[in-house]
Amino acid sequence: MYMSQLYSPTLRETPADAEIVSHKLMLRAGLMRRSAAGVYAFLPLGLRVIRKVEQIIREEMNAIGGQEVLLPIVQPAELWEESGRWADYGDEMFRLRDRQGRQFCLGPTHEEIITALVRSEVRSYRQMPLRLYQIQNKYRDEMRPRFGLMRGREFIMKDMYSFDSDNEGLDESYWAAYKAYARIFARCGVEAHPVEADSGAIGGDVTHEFMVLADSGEDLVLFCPQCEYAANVERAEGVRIPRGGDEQPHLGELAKVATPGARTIEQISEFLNVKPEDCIKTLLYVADGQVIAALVRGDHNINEIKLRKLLGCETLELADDETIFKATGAPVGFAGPVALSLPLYADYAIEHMVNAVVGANELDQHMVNANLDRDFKVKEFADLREVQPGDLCPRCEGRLEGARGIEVGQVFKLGTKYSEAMGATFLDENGKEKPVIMGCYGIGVGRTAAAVIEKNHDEDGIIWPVSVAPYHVIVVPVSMKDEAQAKASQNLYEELKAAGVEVVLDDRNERPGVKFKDADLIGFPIRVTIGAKSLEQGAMEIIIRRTKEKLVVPIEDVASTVKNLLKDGEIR
RNA sequence: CGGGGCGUGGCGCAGUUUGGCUAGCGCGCCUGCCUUGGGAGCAGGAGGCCGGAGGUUCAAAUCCUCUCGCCCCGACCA
Repeated sequence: MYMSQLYSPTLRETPADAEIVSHKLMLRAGLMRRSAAGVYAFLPLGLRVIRKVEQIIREEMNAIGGQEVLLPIVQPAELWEESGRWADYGDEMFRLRDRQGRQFCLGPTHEEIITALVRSEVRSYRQMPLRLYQIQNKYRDEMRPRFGLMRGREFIMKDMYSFDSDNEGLDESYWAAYKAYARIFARCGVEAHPVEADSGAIGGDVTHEFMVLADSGEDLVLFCPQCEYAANVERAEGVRIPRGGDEQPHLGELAKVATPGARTIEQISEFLNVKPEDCIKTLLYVADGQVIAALVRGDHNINEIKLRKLLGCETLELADDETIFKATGAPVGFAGPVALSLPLYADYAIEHMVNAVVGANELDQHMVNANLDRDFKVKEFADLREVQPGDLCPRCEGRLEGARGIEVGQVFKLGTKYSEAMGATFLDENGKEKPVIMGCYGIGVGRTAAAVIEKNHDEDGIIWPVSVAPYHVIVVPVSMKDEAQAKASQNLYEELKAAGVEVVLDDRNERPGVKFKDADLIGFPIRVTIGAKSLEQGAMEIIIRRTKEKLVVPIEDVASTVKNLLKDGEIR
């Protein structure tokens, strides 16, 4: 490809609406352009990167017996009504009507479609395992699209769905996908760490997310430096510490104290000169219409996912001011468990608290020396808090550390949620009808490309790993007007192309600085510079983008040297 | 959806508080000369219904009302 013809409009300045480095660089390097909030057009270089990521995924999916299909983006509402998700998905689903008024959505994911596809054809255990995957655009009307490809409303995703006749089969499918994911991300040039995760709205029990650690990541990951444990904060387990032995703590006398205007734990602990961990946070929730109270230690945050699971409720939201006033007799900020006639659910950490500070259910009043059982009774203890860095590891003696992560993939064991709801059944060896056991395995293609940039760039631009680079090599003559240079670079270009190297010739009549800056910005792994000085000595310069290392190589050896550098899919 | 901010040539911005405009600046773009090892220089030039609609005024980028779009923070999620 000739640079003079390549449509890759680079920008000297960063567009003001880009925040994180991958987004900035994708715009500046001319890989893509914004079309609407969370919707992007890919330009030639960006598309080449996307295609390369897809191809790596494709190869690894095929290697574990995956068969590629292409599924509809426009999906009929009826299928979603069968699974119950037409109602559940809410505003996040792009919905539309055809001219007859029939309802459709733009597929945010494809469980319904694939289950419908399989249920009419798969009738026997003999037809399984079956692993189907697709790579295509999906749509979610995110409340807040951001960070370029990290969180778009239109995004490219690979999803594989597995169908098995028993749990052992599902297990095999799951771990096959898990291992394939490790290979995929490694080939793309990023380290992705599998962490235990919450399964969210998709359903299912066992699930791992693959996280690329980066400060720009939207997820918080907790991991143990001493063992293998790693989990998303949504999932990370709090440790229940057994209550101490015989030692009888001194229980102070329950007393009301005035705390004018102190509504937050911070204000209260400051006002009363106690530590936040000596306070109890009393949070009122409305769960399926029922008001309940959840107690966590003052320095802890509640994890609503855990609370929701404990209650087994459909809807869960923080109570509004009016509800709180009705239930406690006080405005927000003064709720406490003492004499509160609501079901109380408490985090394990509450079990250990002695002489705690709590709200008095009265304006500008708190209580000190509140004690479990004596002053209030808890309906149920559970792991309800959001785990924090520094907390104990649930698997060993270690202390957890925190890091931010970009979720590039997730694997789920779905079980029979969709097959039961939608009637995807088969006959087993004994002629007994059973629901198919499913798994699903997603990778965000654009997000992976963005993560690659987050982890592979410097102040000059992108540093593509060879495996996903839009082109491998750019040949840059210092001056196109110098005939010797023009000819030598054209020759090298032809030679590399004939050898199967993906190469661009920067034939523009630009000053060298401009060409070098563009080459660095776009991030070609290798640049060959052809200038008058080295040509006279019968040599060219090979520059490694990542290291800035410069090799001066005799002209006749340049092509073979480049090929050698590229051999292993990564430059060493 | 709550909070904050921004819409002025392709990109980055000034001008808005205190109406006076023939709307500026840098980069990019076009033509010519010159130059060619890290975003050169000189000369000339093109390009803007100041997001949109109403209103106030002799006069609106600037003031008022409504609206659309975009970004950031938060709740949600891949």
